[in-house]
Amino acid sequence: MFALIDCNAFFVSCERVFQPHLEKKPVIVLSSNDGCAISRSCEAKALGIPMGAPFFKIRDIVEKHNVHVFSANFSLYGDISSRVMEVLKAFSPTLEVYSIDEAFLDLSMLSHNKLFAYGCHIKKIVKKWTGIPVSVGIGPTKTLAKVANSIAKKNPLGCYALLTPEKTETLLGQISLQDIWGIGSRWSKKLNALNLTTALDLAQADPRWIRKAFNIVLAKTALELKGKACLSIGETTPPKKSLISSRSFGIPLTTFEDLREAISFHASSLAHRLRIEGHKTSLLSITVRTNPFDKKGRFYSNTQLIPLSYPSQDNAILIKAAALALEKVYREHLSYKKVGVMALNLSPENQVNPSLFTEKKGQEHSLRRREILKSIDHLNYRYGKGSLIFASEGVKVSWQPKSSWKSPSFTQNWKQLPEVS
DNA sequence: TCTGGGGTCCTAGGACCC
DNA sequence: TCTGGGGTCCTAGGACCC
Repeated sequence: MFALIDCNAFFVSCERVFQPHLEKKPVIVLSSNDGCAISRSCEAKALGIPMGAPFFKIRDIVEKHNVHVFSANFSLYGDISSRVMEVLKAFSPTLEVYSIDEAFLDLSMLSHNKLFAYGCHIKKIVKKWTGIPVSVGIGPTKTLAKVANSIAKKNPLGCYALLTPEKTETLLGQISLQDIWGIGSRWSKKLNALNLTTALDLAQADPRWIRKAFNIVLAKTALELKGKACLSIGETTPPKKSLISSRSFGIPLTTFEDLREAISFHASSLAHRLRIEGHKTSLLSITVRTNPFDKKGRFYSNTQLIPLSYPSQDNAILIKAAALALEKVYREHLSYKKVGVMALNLSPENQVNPSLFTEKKGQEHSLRRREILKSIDHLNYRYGKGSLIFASEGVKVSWQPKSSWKSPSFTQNWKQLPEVS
C-alpha cells in the first residue's frame, strides 16, 4: 500500500506559517516575474482565481476582494519543504520525495484496518510540527493513492483510504480522465474521441490495445487504475540528468550585449549548481525567445547545442561556450523575453577521464582552477549570493524579473528572522 | 502593458557501425 | 537484373508532472 502526502496550497501555507493573520483570508503566490498565480488559498479559489491565471487577468478580483498577493520566495518554500519531508521520514522505512510539496510513503507494513487511522495521525503530526496542512491519500498503487488524495482534499478529515475493489470501481466511474495522474489535456482529448471518458473506462480497457494505440506510459496508468502496481517507490533519489537555469525578463531586451549578460548569468549559475551537486557537464544548450503571447511581433525561438571538449563545472568555460553560441541564434531588431541555459550529459565530477591532449601543465592548471572556484563559492556563501560574480554577467542587471511582493527570508537570513514583541 | 521555472520519459528518424 | 541483418547513438519533438 502507498500513501501520497500532499501539502495543501503549499506556497500559501508557507507564507501563513510566518504570518498567521493570513489564515482564513484569500491569499495567492505568483510565479517568477510576478507572472501567474501558482498557489491559491481555498478562499482565493472560491473567488474564482484559476490555477496558473496571469496576474493581469485577475487584478480586478484581487483588488475588489483584498486578496493578499506574494511574489514567489522559493528559498523559503524549499526550506519548509525539507522540514516536512524530514517529519515524514519517521512514518515509513521508505519515503520518496516526489516534488517540493508531495511525497509517497510505503505503508505495506501495516494491516488494512490500521491504514486510515495512520493517515490521520500523519496529517496531525505534520501540521503540529511544521505548521503545514497536508492531505493523505492511501491506495494499492501510486496512481490510486493520487486518486485517494484528491478525495482527501475535499474531506474534512484530510485523509482517505481506497481499500476495496468495489469502492474503487464506483469512484473511478465518477472521475473524468483528465483528473488522473499522468493524463494531461492532449491525451484525455484523444481518449474521449475514442469514447473513453471516465477513469473506469480506462481501467477496463485492454492494456495491450492501449499500448498499441498510445504508448507504454498510458498502458501502465491503465493497469495502475486496475490496482496492479507498475510504478515502484524510489528509495533513493536518482542523480539528475539535466539542469536548467532560465528566467523571463522584467522588460524585453534587444541588444546582443544585454542578452550575453543574461546568458552569462545562467551559465555561471549552472556551474555553481553543478559543483554543489558534484557533477560536470559536457553538453550545453542555450535557448532564446521573444514573447509568444505578443500577437503583433514575429515570434522567434531558437536553441543551440554546444558540445564541450571535456566535462566541466567551471564558470568561465560555460560562460565562454554559451556566449559563443548566442552569436549563432541572435537576430537583430527583436524584443527578447526569455533566455536560458541547460546543462546535459552530466557525469560525476570525480570520474577522472583526462583528455588525450591534456599535458601535465594542463592538470596543474585545472587543480588551480578548482581552488579558485572553491574560493568563489565560499565567498558567495559567506557574504551572500552575487557578492562575487564574473564581469561578463554584468553589474547593472538590465533584465531583473519583477518581484514586488516578496516576503522576508524568515528561515535563511539572520537579519530577516521574524520578531515577536 | 502585463502570461513561470525546472524537470522526466518516450518515440521516430537519421547517421553511423560491422 | 540483382543490393542484408542487426545494432547503437544522437537529436528533436511531444507528452507529462509540480
